[in-house]
Amino acid sequence: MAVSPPLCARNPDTYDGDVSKAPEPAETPVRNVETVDDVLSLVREHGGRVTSSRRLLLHALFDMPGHRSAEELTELVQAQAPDIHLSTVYRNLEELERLGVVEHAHLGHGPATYHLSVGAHGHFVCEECGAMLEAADELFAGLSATARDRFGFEINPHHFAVLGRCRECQEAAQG
Amino acid sequence: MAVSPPLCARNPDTYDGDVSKAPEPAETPVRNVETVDDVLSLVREHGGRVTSSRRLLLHALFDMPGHRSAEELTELVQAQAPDIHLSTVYRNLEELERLGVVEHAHLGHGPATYHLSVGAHGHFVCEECGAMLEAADELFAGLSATARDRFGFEINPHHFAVLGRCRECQEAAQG
DNA sequence: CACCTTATTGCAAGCCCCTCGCATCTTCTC
DNA sequence: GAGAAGATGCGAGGGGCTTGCAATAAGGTG
Repeated sequence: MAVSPPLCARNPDTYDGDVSKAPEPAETPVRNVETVDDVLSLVREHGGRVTSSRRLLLHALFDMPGHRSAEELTELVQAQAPDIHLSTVYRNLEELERLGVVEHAHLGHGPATYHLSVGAHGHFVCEECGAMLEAADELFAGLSATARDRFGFEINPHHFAVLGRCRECQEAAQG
Repeated sequence: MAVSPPLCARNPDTYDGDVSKAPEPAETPVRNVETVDDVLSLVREHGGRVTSSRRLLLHALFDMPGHRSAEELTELVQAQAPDIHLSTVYRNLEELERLGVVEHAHLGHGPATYHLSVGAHGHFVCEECGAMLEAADELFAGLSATARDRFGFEINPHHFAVLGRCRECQEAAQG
């Protein structure tokens, strides 16, 4: 029976799919990067160059914070410079993520959303209606401690949302 | 500036991407469905038909439990009946999910994994090496209570894994 | 069993979300 | 202002599903 190994082949407890997709996390602890120019300096320190697409992307991230997909960010950037390509935005987001300035989060089955690392937080997302609640890190303190005590596992509550049912959808289901 | 709305357009707190991708959850509370035949009866009760692809898929799920992608399940099924198509497997998984017999989980950026609902559990997955730990529901009791108290939000800890760093990768990073 | 209705399937095409190779620019340095 | 290296546009490609459609097969019915 020529069957490919299950996703947990290497080890019964391993997921073989890509897990992170994120570039290596910040090599250097991030200093005070509070403005577009701070980030551009950081980019240069790491051998990167200051380009207009980089600058425009950073403006989009700084000036209109929120949870935005790469495509939305591309549209914002293209409003200023129509030639900037989606793939360039992806590559720049990747670079910024490597520098620890940007993070992405998965809030559901749709595209990933990107945002500045500063002020990152966890999310509760309703499986039914998509309602999203932002969750301060302290809400995960208990789970964090449990995972650490039980498994030595350090959770990152920002990367994947916690799904479930929001109050409204529960009530709707009952009524 | 003709820019598409951000992913949280409907409402500042809403994620517009597909969230669940799962069919409606079980219409009927699942009775004792402990065997392939139990499930097939359930399928018939709901107007579905008993087909060989259905039966083979269920055997794959029952006989070789674990976390398997649709593609892996297809290979298992094809070992018995080579003509069964990937799309058929997806459609059957969807149907079984609607009946509450099967669930899928996202353990990282790779394909979703499918498994019987019975004995479903949460997961901690290492962003670095993919190590996966299965987490009993009780580990989420605290987070569950917090989310309920604070937001009236009922979490489903099974659907998306909690990512983070496993003990080994933390130690490797330090040493 | 023959017949009919409706569910299911195989196949191919398509879609979404990225990712990559490559030839062509830009930046930055000297 | 030249040269080296990084960045970009463009188009193709890939993984993971999803869908339309015509062909097939289940489960009644008589």
